[in-house]
Amino acid sequence: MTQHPTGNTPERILDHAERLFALKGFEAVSIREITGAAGSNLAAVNYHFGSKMNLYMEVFRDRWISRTRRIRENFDRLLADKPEPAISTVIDAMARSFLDGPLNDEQLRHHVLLMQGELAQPSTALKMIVEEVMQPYQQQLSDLIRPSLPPGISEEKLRLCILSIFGITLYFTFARAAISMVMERDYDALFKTEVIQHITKFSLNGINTLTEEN
Amino acid sequence: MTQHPTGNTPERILDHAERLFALKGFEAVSIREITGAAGSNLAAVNYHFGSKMNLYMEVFRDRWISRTRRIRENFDRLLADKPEPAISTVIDAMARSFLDGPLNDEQLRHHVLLMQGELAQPSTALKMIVEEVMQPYQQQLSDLIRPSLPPGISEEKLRLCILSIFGITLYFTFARAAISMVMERDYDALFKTEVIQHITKFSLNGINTLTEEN
DNA sequence: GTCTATAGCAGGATAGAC
DNA sequence: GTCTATCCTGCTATAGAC
Repeated sequence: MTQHPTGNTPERILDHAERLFALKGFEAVSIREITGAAGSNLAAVNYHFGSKMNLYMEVFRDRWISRTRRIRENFDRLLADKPEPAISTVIDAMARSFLDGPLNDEQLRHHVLLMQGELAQPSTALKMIVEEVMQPYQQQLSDLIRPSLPPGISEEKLRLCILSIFGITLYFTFARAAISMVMERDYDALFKTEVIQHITKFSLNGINTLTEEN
Repeated sequence: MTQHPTGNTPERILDHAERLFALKGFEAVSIREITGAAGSNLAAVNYHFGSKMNLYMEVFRDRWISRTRRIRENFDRLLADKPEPAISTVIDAMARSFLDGPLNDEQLRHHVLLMQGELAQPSTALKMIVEEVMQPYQQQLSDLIRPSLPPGISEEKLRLCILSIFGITLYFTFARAAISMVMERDYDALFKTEVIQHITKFSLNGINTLTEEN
């Protein structure tokens, strides 16, 4: 028996499937690689999940969605005692809950890579991501920010700003290797804190576009 | 003979390889699919390019790099008669040369998807992308913007801003399907012009972070 | 629930005729 | 330079013993 210390077989398979799908993409990962890493038998994926594609979907359903839930809860907690928060407070909570929130470095990286993979090459999981995560969160952010804006700002313009903040955040996470090369420094803890500060300030100014125009 | 109207065999293979690698990723595309689309024989890829991986690299060397050259030339032309352009002029030229420049919609989409794929899952091509494109362009942008900044702004902070503009631009191109769903509208020509305007304004404000601080 | 064994197929690559 | 035919490897998925 090659039982590993933590978790039963399906859990261990999900762990390694999440990591490998994130780092290499769906097609580039084989069932052999996943079960090998999980220390389980080759047939385990098909027994427990039915197919490779079902396993991939289960990674999103079971792991990815619950991670976003933890991030959202952290976000809500940061704004819990502020009924009408300033825009800067909202952006700060957004960035902090995501980049410096409940997920550790590796989890965040895998989380973003999985999402980014779906955004670039959509499969069945995209619908889930958009409907269960992106749309509700967009709506919440829009509702939080709008009271601080002058009247008449179009919903579309506000949403483009919110999407942009996600875009930057994603980019600084999934393009880590290239950014490290361009910046000519390691993507270490210190750099990460600088990136977080940058994203917050840059985005806050960016969203102020809305209050300036007209 | 299944000779197609335009180009000889290697050219046609490069055409379809670029499109398919961009849309589906390296691993998800088979040589059979590429040669089938190009109307050439299965053995043609290995005869003309040696291997699938060499073909992928050649897509970057022959197509991707030359597309970036056209974008850079367009960028330079937009700033040709301005020896010390304002920051807003630089950003505008950046966004315009990229999003509304020499590449048509489909070319731009494939261009960005190829790049984004390498950034997320680096292969041998990343080094080429960073050294031949990202680093020189970063340097040029930094040199163009710096004269308009108060003294003492760190090179690092400026570079983070420039990277962020790329990040947003990439995001709005590669995540097209998801953005279309979140915005609840088609990603048509009208929407694209709105996105370009948004990116320009958002980024300009974002980069003004640098002049405000301290 | 876990294992071995294998079916059945698709993939990259190559040899050799033309 | 293009074609067919084929090799061989690796893949997903499943059947069936334990």
